[in-house]
Amino acid sequence: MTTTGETQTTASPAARPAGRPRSAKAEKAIIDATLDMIGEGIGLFELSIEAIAARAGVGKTTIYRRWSSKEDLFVDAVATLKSPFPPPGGGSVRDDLIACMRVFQRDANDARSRCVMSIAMNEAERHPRLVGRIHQEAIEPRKAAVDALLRRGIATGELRADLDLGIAMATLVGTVMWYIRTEGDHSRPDLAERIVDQLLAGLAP
Amino acid sequence: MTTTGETQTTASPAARPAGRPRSAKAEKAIIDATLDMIGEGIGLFELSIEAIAARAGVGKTTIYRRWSSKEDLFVDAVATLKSPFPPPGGGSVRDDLIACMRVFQRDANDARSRCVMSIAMNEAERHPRLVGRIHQEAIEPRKAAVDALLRRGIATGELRADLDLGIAMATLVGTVMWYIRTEGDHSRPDLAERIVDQLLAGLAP
DNA sequence: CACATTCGAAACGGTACAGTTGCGTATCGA
DNA sequence: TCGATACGCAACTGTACCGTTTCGAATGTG
Repeated sequence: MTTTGETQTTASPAARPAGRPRSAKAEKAIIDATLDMIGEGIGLFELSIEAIAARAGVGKTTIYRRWSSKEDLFVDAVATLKSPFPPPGGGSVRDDLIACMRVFQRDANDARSRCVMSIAMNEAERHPRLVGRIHQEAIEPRKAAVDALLRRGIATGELRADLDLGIAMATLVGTVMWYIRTEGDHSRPDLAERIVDQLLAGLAP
Repeated sequence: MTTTGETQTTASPAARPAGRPRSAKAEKAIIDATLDMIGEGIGLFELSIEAIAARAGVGKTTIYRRWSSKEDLFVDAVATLKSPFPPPGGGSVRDDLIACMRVFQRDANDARSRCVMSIAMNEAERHPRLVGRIHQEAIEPRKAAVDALLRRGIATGELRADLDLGIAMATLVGTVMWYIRTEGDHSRPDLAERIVDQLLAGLAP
């Protein structure tokens, strides 16, 4: 396909600025190319606008017309990473924890999410707006959910009352992340369950 | 100081190639500059030979005479990161685990170590030799030590016999790493102890 | 149709760095 | 002292990318 018309079905008829509308398809191609290359581990610095334009099949002009800097583009790109977090389920705290861990396991196995997390951890000083967006978009919601889950467990007596919440949080998330980063997961289907059960029961007999 | 003589005390007198010997001081300055900049989070790609030469106070020639590529330099640089790992101590498994965690805590609080770990986790495909060296130099020895410790704990009955070693390893290391990366540590002196005790006892009552 | 705006493509000047070479000096062994 | 090698420094060519501009074609509105 060379050219097929596409528009951005503007709802308000008055806001139409006249002239050829911007191509939503080009915008999507740019953001997809950006996330793809980030997912391949291409550092933020070495990821050039020209490479993005080439991969997306658009001209550099089309990028610069929308974003004035590389970081602006990244911020918008990571904002499209929706954060489907299911765990409100009303089961036991153990079951909900396992559900959370399964989400983390899936994310940790996805190259794109992994690289975004890596950016969040390593580029905070050099790209504060981008990292802030990642926190707001992906990290904080998950953190809040696990925190609420832990508090509920303490309230119901399923978790010990003297739990250090910060350490418990790091234990759950850090174990999944570290395991997959070092062992490689191999998509163990029982991983989340085993981790939660082993942590609940404790390492000692 | 402009110039002060220094030599590389060659033991074997026959192997001396004649001519001015290479400056050990320059070599150290180059490697220090490299590790310093890596420790500041300057990605491998954007870390230029010219910047290293400028920071080390040497000419580019002096670098190219020793290393033919950037990766060769990095490999030698990380190889100088000694891995002081103390934990052979003959106390209880709990005490030895705490000693290990303290080492991990110290490392995770060191920007240089943190960035090297980040390289090991993210650049495996693009810099296999470098990452291999990091594994061999820093990761495997620690991993083996913790593994031996866990096995000893199982043998002595201090740890439950049905422990999943891979998960237990990830739990210990991942918790420290994740905690410090997200909470920032603030050099909590009791962190290692609290983590080990909470993990041994379990999250459930 | 005229008009406005966007599109992809190409070219441009400017900057940064790679990797090499030459220069004058410094430091070794013989 | 002489030859060999290393040193820091500067200059050089070549490449890659930046951010901008120009161009002809495409695509919308009125």
